[in-house]
Amino acid sequence: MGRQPCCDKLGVKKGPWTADEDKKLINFLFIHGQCCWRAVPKLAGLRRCGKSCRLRWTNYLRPDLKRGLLNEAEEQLVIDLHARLGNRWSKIAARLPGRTDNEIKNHWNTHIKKKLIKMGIDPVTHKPLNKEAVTHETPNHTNDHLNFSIDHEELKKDCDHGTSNENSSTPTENWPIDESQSLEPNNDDDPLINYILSETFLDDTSWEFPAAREVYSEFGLSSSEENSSWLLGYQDLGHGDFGCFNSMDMNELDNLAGKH
DNA sequence: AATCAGCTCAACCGCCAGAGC
DNA sequence: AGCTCTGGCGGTTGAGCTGAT
Repeated sequence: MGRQPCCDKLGVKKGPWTADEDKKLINFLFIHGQCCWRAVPKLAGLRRCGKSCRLRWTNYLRPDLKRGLLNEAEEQLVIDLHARLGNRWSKIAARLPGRTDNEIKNHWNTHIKKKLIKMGIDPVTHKPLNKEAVTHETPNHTNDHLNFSIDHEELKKDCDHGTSNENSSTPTENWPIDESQSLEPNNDDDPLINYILSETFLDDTSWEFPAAREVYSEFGLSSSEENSSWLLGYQDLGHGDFGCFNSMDMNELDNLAGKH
């Protein structure tokens, strides 16, 4: 017996989301919180696959999302994390508040990958592509704007500890696939990296905006929603004035949306 | 102004793991 | 134990945008 498709393919809309669809989804999630995604499109009156709704929410509509390009610090962190975790974008994204796995994946593929290659660094292994490329293109790593702070050989050693296999043909084979190991704070000199890589970072709510926790918990959402990016997200829909959300009922929300 | 090439990123697809029955 | 369902993940695609010619 074959597996059922995640949704009825007939009558399911694809492609870019409209402002109206976004509004419906937001309204629904505000009222009911995140529940069974499969049921969301039906209940919210959307002709979309539940999966598509989840994706739209997590990658675009979620209030705690940052917008815009990754800054240098974030970019550096992504590189460091990628060296440890490989293409596990969701794990990497978990360490960058307000960023999605999709966003990081895209940024990696469009920006970082090219930068690394240009620098003579293999974006997969994080090792020099070849000695000549490095010496010709990046005679001094510290000169490039990314300002690598991590010795990749050191990183590899960190990640290899306990599982070393010197006969491995490719560097990645031994690389940190056991994240419980690799993500624990280690002997890195950089305390910031250590902190961000630690589990406690994710539990630390100090970067959140506590003002609206009660409001959002009421809707079953995470407490980090009160963020200017949320307004940006709504500005995308034409809802620039969203600061009054605390006291706004859904009719008012509809009115605001109607201005779009 | 028109065309083309390259780039960006939202969205889709297929697969997998875990939970529940 | 085995099956189904659901959520989540990573890879890929393609429409739209931008800059170069």
